[in-house]
Amino acid sequence: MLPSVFFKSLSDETRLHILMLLHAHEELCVCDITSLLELSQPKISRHLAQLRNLNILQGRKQGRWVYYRIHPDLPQWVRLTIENCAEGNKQQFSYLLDKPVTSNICE
Amino acid sequence: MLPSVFFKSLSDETRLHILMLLHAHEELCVCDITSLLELSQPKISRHLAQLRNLNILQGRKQGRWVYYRIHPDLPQWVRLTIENCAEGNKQQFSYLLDKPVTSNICE
DNA sequence: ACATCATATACGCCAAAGCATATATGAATG
DNA sequence: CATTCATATATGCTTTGGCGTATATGATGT
Repeated sequence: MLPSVFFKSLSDETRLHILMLLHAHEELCVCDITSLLELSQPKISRHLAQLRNLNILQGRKQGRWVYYRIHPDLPQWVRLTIENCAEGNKQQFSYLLDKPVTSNICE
Repeated sequence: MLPSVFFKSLSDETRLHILMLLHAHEELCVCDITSLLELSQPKISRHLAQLRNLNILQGRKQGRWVYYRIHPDLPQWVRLTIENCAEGNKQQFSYLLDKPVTSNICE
């Protein structure tokens, strides 16, 4: 994982928020993320695809749903960066992370 | 310092290399950086200006030279991110960081 | 089989960002 | 004060990247 490429992934607000959500919630399906971030489905889907192609996220298909999580095999410095960003910006992200996962359709 | 903005700074190879150099060398002038990275002077100067405008770097003018260092007042999570990236990618950056600072003109 | 739902992709557009080249600024030096 | 040296900025160009809209895919349920 080239550092500059990884950092570029974090440089977009949508992707960063997706990562912060998955850092807090372990696993979420696309419709969860879409409703938590209040963004359009294609937009979320495109960013998820980018992160998946870089092996930053892992997708698991189950019926109609696809569940995403942070890829378990990420190098440690990458995991630390995500953790560190989440910890250092709790306040900034709280409005996102405190939301309940409303779309219980998926669970 | 908005996380996405900071990460965007690290998403460009030139800027990332500048930061890795300054993480290793404390303080360098523009001509040092230019010769270490073997890139054009305007290119280096533009990226330095970006990093300076975001208060990621601090510049100190001394005679004809301008010395740059990582800004001493960065939030801790930002410093940790830089440190963490440097530590986690030593090998990747060694070809840069092992170079002697040849342009002793500046010292 | 058909309709529906969750997700993914294609397309065309627009804005952001990087680059090379040329030029400006401002300090030191003769 | 004219020149040189270190650095900064302006200009025009090209590439990259994000977006909305429309459409495809593929599973589920009727």
